[in-house]
Amino acid sequence: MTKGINLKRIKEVQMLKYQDVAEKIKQMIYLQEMAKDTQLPNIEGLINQYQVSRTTIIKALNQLERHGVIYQVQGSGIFVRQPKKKGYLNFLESHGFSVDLGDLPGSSQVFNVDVIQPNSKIKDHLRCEDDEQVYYIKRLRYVEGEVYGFEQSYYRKKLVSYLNKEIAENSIFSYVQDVCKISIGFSDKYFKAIKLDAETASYLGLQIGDPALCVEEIFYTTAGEPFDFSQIIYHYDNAKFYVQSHSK
Amino acid sequence: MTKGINLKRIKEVQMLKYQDVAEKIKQMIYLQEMAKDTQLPNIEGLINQYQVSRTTIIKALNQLERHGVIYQVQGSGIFVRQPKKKGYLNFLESHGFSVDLGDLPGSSQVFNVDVIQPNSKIKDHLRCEDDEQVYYIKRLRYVEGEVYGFEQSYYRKKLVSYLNKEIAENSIFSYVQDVCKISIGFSDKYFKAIKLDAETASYLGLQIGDPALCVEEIFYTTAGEPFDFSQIIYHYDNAKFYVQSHSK
DNA sequence: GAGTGGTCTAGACCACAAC
DNA sequence: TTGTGGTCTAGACCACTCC
Repeated sequence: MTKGINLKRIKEVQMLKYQDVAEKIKQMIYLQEMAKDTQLPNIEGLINQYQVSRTTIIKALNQLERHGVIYQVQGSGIFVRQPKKKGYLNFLESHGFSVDLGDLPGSSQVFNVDVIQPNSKIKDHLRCEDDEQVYYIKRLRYVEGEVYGFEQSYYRKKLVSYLNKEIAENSIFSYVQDVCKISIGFSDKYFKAIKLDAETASYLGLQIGDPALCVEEIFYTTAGEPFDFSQIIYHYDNAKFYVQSHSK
Repeated sequence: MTKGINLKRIKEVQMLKYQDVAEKIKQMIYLQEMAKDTQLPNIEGLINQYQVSRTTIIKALNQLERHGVIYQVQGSGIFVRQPKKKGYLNFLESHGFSVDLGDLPGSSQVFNVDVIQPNSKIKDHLRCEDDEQVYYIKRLRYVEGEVYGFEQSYYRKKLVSYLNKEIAENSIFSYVQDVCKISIGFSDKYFKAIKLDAETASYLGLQIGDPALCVEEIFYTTAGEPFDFSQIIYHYDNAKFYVQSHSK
């Protein structure tokens, strides 16, 4: 739903050729259900097909390569990389940046949406002014009906001036982009395995001392201002992630 | 040591302008210890400074942006992103792809280097032929003297024809690149939190049931052939990671 | 409006792979 | 040798920010 709005917005505002071409090539791969290692038309062919310059095609291909959709072999050709691994979440796109998480149905149980004075850790991460306030949201997140994480997030009121339970039950990020007109630039994520404490264990339906993946993330606007700090404790049995990287 | 050889090799074989420029800009930032959000010269300035075309500068800047070194704000300028977070390992560069992990001293205790017939899981991940053999390496990895992970890796003998304990005590990846002339293209990583079993717990000096981060990774050559499958169980207290991503 | 980053183009030339 | 991806250039024009 929110995704539909978002795509539309992008198309109306701007339609960069290389993004357009990248999207079309991706669709070609997925709609035709091409097997991995299937060879795509060569660059010359793609130039004719999409009527853009060589450079634009290459830019689109490089983006697809970085996103794990294809791989290019100099002197040889362009190939399909692999089908999406089921049951695993794309770690890099697990909050913002999503082109299409799409397939998995997610939901949230919201416990509170409060305006508070941040403690020093949060203040530091969000680079808050001394008297600045932040929204504090606590929620349980589900994927396909299974609990997969307990999240505590902080949004700078200065940048996200309003939030409520309903918004938090859906996608805060879509709201932040579409309504607050904040454009998301980049993020830092820190993570490690931990032992669950009593409170979090009860939220996740697990035992004290059970393992969990703890992820702290800071999201920045395109202008380089931090606007969101979140800590998510993931259920060790339900939450699995993947990352695809590329040397280029 | 191995890093020195590697850099030299790159310089002798090829010296792409945009990589060169990216490296120089990075050096400028680190050597001058620029604080985060410090503004860099504008593109026109960089063009004059490095005497390359606008496109080449932009390509270098985009690479640095993707690697988390800088961020660019349209209409405003180019800024330093952040100092490296100490004590955390770059998750994406934690095996191959490293430009400079550099600072932290690591070592390995090797238990065995054997040639074996892979089981079906390994065979599948590495896309082995029916009768193909693989090297099986089991080692404990240390960072700054602390145990940080227990690793079991499998290399296709077809691609990595020889391995021994000495190589495994240093960097297998440097050896694979420099001696076997395999160029690393991309990788898939899958990870989640787990409970330690008895064997792994004893290797890591922990208790059964303690938490751990379990990462499985497959590395591919630039030609798209898988050559290494590894499973690493990380010590939950010693191993911490970070990932920087970018929406572009 | 001036300054700054971002896209797009056409085309020359290079590097690698497969035959 | 031929085909294929990759780099690099000069320059036009667009989009955004800040004064």
